[in-house]
Amino acid sequence: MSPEETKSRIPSFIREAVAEDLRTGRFTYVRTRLPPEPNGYLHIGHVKAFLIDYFTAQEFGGELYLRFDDTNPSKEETEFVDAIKEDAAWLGIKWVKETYASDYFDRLYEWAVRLIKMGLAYVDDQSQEEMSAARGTLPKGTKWSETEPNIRPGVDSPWRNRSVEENLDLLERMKNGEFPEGSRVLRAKIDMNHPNLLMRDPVMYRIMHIPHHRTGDKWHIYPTYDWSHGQNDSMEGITHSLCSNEYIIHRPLYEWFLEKLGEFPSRQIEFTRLNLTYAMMSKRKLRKLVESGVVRGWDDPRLTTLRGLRRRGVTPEAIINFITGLGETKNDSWVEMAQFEAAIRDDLNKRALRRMAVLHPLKLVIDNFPEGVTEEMEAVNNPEDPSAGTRKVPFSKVLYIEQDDFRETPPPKYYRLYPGNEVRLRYAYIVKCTHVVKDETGNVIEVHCTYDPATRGGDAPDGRKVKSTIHWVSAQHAIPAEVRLYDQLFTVEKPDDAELEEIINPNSLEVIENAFVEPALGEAKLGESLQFERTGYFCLDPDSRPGKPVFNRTVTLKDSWAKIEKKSK
RNA sequence: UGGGGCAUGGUGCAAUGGCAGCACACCGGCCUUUGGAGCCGUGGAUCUUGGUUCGAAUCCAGGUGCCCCAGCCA
Repeated sequence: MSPEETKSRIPSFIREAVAEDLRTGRFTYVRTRLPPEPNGYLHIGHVKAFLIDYFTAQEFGGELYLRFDDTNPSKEETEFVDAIKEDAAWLGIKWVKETYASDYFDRLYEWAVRLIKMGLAYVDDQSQEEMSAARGTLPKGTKWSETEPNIRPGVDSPWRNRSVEENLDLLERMKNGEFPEGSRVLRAKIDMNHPNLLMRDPVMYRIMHIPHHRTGDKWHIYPTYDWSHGQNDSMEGITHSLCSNEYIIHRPLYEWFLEKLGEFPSRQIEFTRLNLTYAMMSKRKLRKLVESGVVRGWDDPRLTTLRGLRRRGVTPEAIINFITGLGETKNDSWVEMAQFEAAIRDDLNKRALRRMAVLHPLKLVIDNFPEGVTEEMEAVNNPEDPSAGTRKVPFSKVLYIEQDDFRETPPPKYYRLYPGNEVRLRYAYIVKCTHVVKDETGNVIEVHCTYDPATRGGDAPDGRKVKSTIHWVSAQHAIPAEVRLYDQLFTVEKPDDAELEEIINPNSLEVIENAFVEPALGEAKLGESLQFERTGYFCLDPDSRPGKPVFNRTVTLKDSWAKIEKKSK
C-alpha cells in the first residue's frame, strides 16, 4: 500500500465499518443490494444510495444485487422495473443478480409460520383505528410537544394471546383470501410499551386483494417493509444493508427478527440522504408535474430525474463525480444546485466539442470582403483535448453574430462590437465596425464592417491586441436550429416543502425557434457533449428532425460579463 | 417534555488530544483567439456554558437548536 491511500468513493464511516467486519470475521465476504421500489422513475436523490451500494461492493471485491422491493402491488408496476434497470445501467452500475422481494414470498411465509409457532406473532382482528389508538400515541395531527404526556403506554390487543393453532389457521385463510381487506393483520409480538413505536407489535402482513405484477393473484396478503426487507437481505446473504438515516429507528426491529429466527445476520448501516436545492424529489409531486403537463414528461430536461438529466446532456461521470465528491457525515444537509452545476461544467469542459451557434442572430456584412467567395477556416474542436482535432468552418461576406455582441452605444467595460471598435471573429479575421443599417423603427438590422485581410485565422501580424473575440456563422452556410434554454423549474430552494402551484417558474423554458448553427452541428449525434462557444454546454435533443436539429442547453458557461453588467446597474 | 439521530465559514465536507484545512459560492487580480478554461490572492466557521488537560472542534457534564418516528407506505 502506497503512503497515499487510494481515493475511496464511499463514505469513510461505511468503509471502516465494512473493513472492521471483515477483520473481525463477522463476515467473510461483502455483498450489498440496491433496493428500489418499482413505483416511479429514478432521480438524483436515488443515485447516492445506488453509488454507495455499488462502490462498497466494488471496493471490497464483493458483489451487488439489484432487488426490487415489490411488496405493495397497489403502487408498483412492471413499467418502472424496466425504466429503473435502464437508468441504473446508463449510470454505469453493474449488478450480478436481479431479484425481487416477491421471489421470497413463499419462504417469507414459512418464516412467519415459524414465528407464530414460537409464540412471537399473532393475527390481530382490530381495525386500523383501534390499532392506532392502542399503540399509545396521541391522535393524528397532534404535534409532539403540544400536549403532555405526548406518549402513553400501549395497550395489548385482545387478540394477542390466541393459540398457535388459531393463528396458523387464520393466517392461512388470510393468505387464501377468505377475509376482506383491513379485517385482520399478522403482527409480531414484541412489546406494547416499548419506547420505540416501531417495536410495539409491528404489522407483518396485511390483506390486499390486488394482483401482483409478478405473482398474479396467488397472494391475498403482502408483507410490510419491516417484515420483508431484512428477511430478504438475510435470505440473499447480504452482508451490508445500506440505507438512509430515516431507517435508523427501524434497525432494532431489523435485528429483532433475524435474531429470533436465527437467520443470517445482515447488518444495516445508515447514511444521510441527498437533498439538493431546487430539485424535486417527492415522487408524488414529480408525478403531478408530469401528469398536469407542467413538464413534458418524465424525461423533461428541467427535471432531476435520471432521464431528465440524460436528456439535458448531463453525463453519468458528472453525476458520479458530484455525488462522490460531496463527502459524508450523518448530518442532515442541503447541497446547493450550484455545486452540481460546477461538477457538470467540470466534466463537460473536458469532453465537449466546441462549436459556433448564434442564438439571436444579427446580420453582419463585411463590406470589403469579395462577394460570392467562401473561405474555410480551421477551428479547434476542443482546446482541452488536442486529440479531438480540428474542423473547417465556412466564412463569407455575410455572417450572423449574436445581438448581444453589438451595441450602438457601449456601456462601460463593454469590449465587443460597436461603431469604430475592432473585434476578432473567432478563427477568422479581425473586423472593424464602420456603420449600421436600421429599420424604420430604429432597430439595428445590419452591422457593417471592414476586415483586415492580414489577420486570417485571427492572429494580428503587427501584434495589435484586440480585446474581444466573438463567434459567428456564415449566413449562406448556416443551419437553422431550434434551441431550448432551461432555467430552474422552481422559484424556491426546497420545492418538496411547498405547494406546487405557487413555486413554478414560468420562465423555466425558453424556446428559440430561429437560431443559426455552423454546418458541423448538422452532424451532431445524440448523446454527444457540445459547447456552443461563449454560450454554454448543449446536446442534441431526440426531437431533432433532418434539416432542423433541436439543441438543449445543459448549463451556461460562467459569465463574468453578466456579473459586470449586473453590478453596474 | 417517549425514543432515536445530528450540530465546523453562505453551502457541502476535512482535521480521530497538538498551527482549524479543502471544494462550491462570493470578492479581487493575472492570463487568454471562448468575458470559458487555467493560475494567484482576500474575507469569512468549531451551537452554548462549565469541566478534564501543558494543550480540546475532538474527551466529560449540563444547556440550546434542528431532523426522524405515532401507515395495514418504502
